[in-house]
Amino acid sequence: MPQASTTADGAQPEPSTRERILDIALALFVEQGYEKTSLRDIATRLGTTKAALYYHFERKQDILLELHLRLHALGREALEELERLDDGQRVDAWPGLIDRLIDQVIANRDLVLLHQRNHNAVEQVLDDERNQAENEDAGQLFRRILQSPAIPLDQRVRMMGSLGAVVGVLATGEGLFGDVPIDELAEQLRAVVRDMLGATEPAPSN
Amino acid sequence: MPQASTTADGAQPEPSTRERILDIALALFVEQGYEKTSLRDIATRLGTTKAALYYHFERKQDILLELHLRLHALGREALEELERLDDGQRVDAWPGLIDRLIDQVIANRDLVLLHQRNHNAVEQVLDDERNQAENEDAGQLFRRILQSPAIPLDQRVRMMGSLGAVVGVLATGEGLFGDVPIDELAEQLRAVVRDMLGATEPAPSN
DNA sequence: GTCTATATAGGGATAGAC
DNA sequence: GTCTATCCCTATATAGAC
Repeated sequence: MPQASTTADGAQPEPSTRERILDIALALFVEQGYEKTSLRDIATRLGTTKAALYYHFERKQDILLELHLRLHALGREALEELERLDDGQRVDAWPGLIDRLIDQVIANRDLVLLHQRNHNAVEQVLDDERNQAENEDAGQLFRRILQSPAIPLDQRVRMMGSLGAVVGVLATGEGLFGDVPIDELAEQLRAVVRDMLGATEPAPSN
Repeated sequence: MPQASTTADGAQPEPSTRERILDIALALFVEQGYEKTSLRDIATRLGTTKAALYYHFERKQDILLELHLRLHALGREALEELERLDDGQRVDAWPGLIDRLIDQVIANRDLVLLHQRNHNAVEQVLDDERNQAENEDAGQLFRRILQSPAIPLDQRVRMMGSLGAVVGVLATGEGLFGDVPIDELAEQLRAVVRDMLGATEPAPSN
């Protein structure tokens, strides 16, 4: 979705150099970590040199930032939708959101892994950006919503717990379910999440 | 447990320099990341110099490794207990293990955060060790158990999902529940996990 | 057990030719 | 848009005095 890589006639154009850099960087950042990945590593795999990268990105940070923003974009509509509701409705909307999240995590597992395996690096880059422009990150927005004391603790734990379960099964548990067709895995996971979220009566309206 | 830091009369001896290094390193590794933390950072906070650290640890890696081994030790008895059972019994034993896990994560949140925020660094250090001695890591052992095709997929997903929920709520969701007494949070979490794990009939014996 | 001084390597980043 | 060459810095790690 961030990459409109189809032309009008549906043919696959070769990806721009910039795009190839991002692909390679994503793979390396996930498997080696951001800090351990040098620009030389990326350049070599691209078949070019360090200096060439600087035409496309001013700093190494910017590569990580752009990748993070793609994850950010994925959660954005969901968070905005959530923000328009008030607390009671947020609880009710949650199961639907998790349901969509499952598909998104499956389709973008690498971006999720990038985020959780390079938590500190991402955080540091975001801090740098925030010092210049006071933009709000998706993570902060998300936390603010889940922190709300207006939502019963029981529900908050279930909301965060369901999120942990989804990420745990689909991202962290990589290889654990490698033999299972992804659709079947998703189906099982949805059942588990339903049990987590539906096991209490609907939130009282008062 | 690696640290027998109580004397016969119960008084608190001052922690050894080695122990202080580990404490400081743990804090820094969690908050800045392993790679971004230089030996100078650790030495400064300790009030000494870089070179002094090399008396206590041969390499920077070894500090991370020792911290990781403490997490390793925590899960060890549980894993060994699990290994002695056969597949059907493993499913039945799971709820009890998760219950103990909740207490352990609470008591050692920093070690858990160290592990998940420095996933790649830990993995690389372990690989180095494995190339010399062919010892099996707790993580590998754990995966091998959860991968078993003899356990129904439904159960495997619930097992991994419960683990993700616990870690998600107690570690990742740091700050989210900062206002909540930890005992109350644990109680709520146990309820959620019960709903996840108990929502199916016991596994059939054939 | 801790220090100063140093060896050595590799990183990110820039200048300027092509 | 990509190259070569280079600058500069910081990191780990070691040597050897105290």
